[in-house]
Amino acid sequence: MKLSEEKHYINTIFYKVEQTAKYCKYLGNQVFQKLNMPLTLDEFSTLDTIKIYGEICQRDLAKLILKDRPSTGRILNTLEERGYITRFVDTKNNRLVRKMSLTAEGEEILTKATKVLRKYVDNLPEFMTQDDIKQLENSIQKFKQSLEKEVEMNI
Amino acid sequence: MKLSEEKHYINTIFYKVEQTAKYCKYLGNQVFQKLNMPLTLDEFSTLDTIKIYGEICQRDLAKLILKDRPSTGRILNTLEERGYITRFVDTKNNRLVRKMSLTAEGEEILTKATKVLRKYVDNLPEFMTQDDIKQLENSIQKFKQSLEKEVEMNI
DNA sequence: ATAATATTGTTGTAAATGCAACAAATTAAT
DNA sequence: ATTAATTTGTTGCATTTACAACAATATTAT
Repeated sequence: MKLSEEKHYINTIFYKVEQTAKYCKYLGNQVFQKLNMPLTLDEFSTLDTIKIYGEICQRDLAKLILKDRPSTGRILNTLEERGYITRFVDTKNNRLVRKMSLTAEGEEILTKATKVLRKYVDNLPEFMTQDDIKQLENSIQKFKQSLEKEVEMNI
Repeated sequence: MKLSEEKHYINTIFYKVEQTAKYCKYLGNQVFQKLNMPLTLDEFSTLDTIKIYGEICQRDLAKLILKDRPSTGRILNTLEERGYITRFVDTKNNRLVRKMSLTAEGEEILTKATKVLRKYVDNLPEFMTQDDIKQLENSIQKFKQSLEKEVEMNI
């Protein structure tokens, strides 16, 4: 890469990652709308993450779903209001924390949404080969770990 | 990758790209604050993009800086108020469009900001090898092109 | 010729995000 | 023992973002 190109933001890897992430986010939201999903993408990924990790505190969940603590609390409020999760107080390292777990309705809607989504994804035209995806995952993992040393995530 | 892992959002490549992009964005803003930059990251990348592409219309600029048209217009308003750009009406495909160009002050602040930033980047500890970066760029390029076929960017 | 469609930019508004401040409780420091 | 610092979650607010609607103009369709 020539120096003259290198020095412009638009040619940096930072720009390319952010651009690709925007595509991911827009595509995800568009698909959720097109499929008339009963959940938003954020709600889906939150339920899905709770499903994997079981009972974790809100802050740990926030780190996983890539939101800050206020946003996470608000998402959980709406999921709780709609009866998809229940919240309760527990302790972690001798500290009071709020944890949550999926209700039967939460499990049900998550399963339903997952099925609809899977059907859509399976019918997409050829996307990338498994090798290409693996390669991208390795590269981006390395990059992310480099960033982690420098960035302060205040969550 | 096992099917049981594959089906959770947090294990998808979409999640990993979005996570890495957040790191990029936070790190960028943190560095700009730490260095007491005279511009925000958004303002810098806007000026930098105008510098490369010269006189382009707002919509084309919007696509480049990854903002929608209203956001782009507002960023340009503040840059114009501060005297870093001038705006004028021109035509593109027989249509009236607003284009912009850097003023002397705009050139100056961009050069100054670029220098400060370059000095910081050059003094960072070893980040990734050029080969690793090249590999990541290739992988993410392929991924982005796949997404482009599916996503509708309403800019 | 008239109507429908498309492009560009602006305005307005609802939603999401970022962030500082706070409360409550625990741990560490002096 | 008292103070200081830390962790977790909430509240409030300013900023940013997303998106629909509009105005102005040009192109296309009928």
